[in-house]
Amino acid sequence: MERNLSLNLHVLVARLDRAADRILRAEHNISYSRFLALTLVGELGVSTQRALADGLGVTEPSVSRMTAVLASEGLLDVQPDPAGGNRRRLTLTDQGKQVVASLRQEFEEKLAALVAHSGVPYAEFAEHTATLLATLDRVERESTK
Amino acid sequence: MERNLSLNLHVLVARLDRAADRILRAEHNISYSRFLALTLVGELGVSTQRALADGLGVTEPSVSRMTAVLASEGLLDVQPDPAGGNRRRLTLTDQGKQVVASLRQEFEEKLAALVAHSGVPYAEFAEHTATLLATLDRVERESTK
DNA sequence: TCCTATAACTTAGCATGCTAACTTAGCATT
DNA sequence: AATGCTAAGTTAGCATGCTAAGTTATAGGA
Repeated sequence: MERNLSLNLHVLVARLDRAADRILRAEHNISYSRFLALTLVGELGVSTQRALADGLGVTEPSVSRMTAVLASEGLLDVQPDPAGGNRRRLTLTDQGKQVVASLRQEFEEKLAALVAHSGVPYAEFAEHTATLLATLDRVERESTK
Repeated sequence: MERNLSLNLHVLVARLDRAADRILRAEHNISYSRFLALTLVGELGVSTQRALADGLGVTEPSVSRMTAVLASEGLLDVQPDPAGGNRRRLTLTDQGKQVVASLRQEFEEKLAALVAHSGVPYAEFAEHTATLLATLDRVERESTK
């Protein structure tokens, strides 16, 4: 059997994540997971832990711990949602905003460079990836309801 | 900022991995990581821990622990390489072979069904993924040497 | 022959996934 | 107003990633 799509996708992302992690740890003293969480809150307007879990593709308990850590490091502000309900309202602190702003496009550009170097058409691959994610999302949502 | 390729790829794989893990745990009582390790040894002929780490996109310490666990569960045979050197020769036990054989194409087929359902052309996406992985591999190898 | 270099592997300890089970806050029905 | 439903969040404990540092086995040169 040859290496198949599921294995290749898994390994590609594992290696990209590790590369990103090393750069972030060395240059900015933050992990890639934490950086992604801050980016979703700061750039994509995610404002509850439940939404952050969905956006990151992880479970609520993972996010619960992550937000606690980010808050204790002074990067994220976690407050009861003033609109009520058992929710937290997530916002970046000034320090958190600085981190996100300084790294804003760094990884996307590095990845774009890799893609260009490989000869794979960026726009098409990005669209395929987004489509697959949306489809998976829909399928999972339908099977739960 | 919109969701970008690096985030979408990361999240797509996180969700695929979790889905795979749940199926395997429920139906076969094994984690996806362990299953991938067994598959590489059994189907792709990987025979040392170092090669397994490369094949999985993880580090040697991760594999060292994984092989110990798989050996203790009776799925993998880990022996000093008779050809010498500080190496282990990895082979599947009969039980390990059974696991791999029974699951051989299950995930690839489920993923193929998802891809078909999404309308993304499978062959092209698979080729792009393989190309990106090969390119990343080359780039990393060059920067180390 | 002995010394050193190198590659493979291991150990220790931390970070961050997960599941299962529990708690909390508001809402809706009566 | 009391009851119970639902969604969001938390806690406990385990699995598996990582880095840093140490160990082991062979090979190659002095």
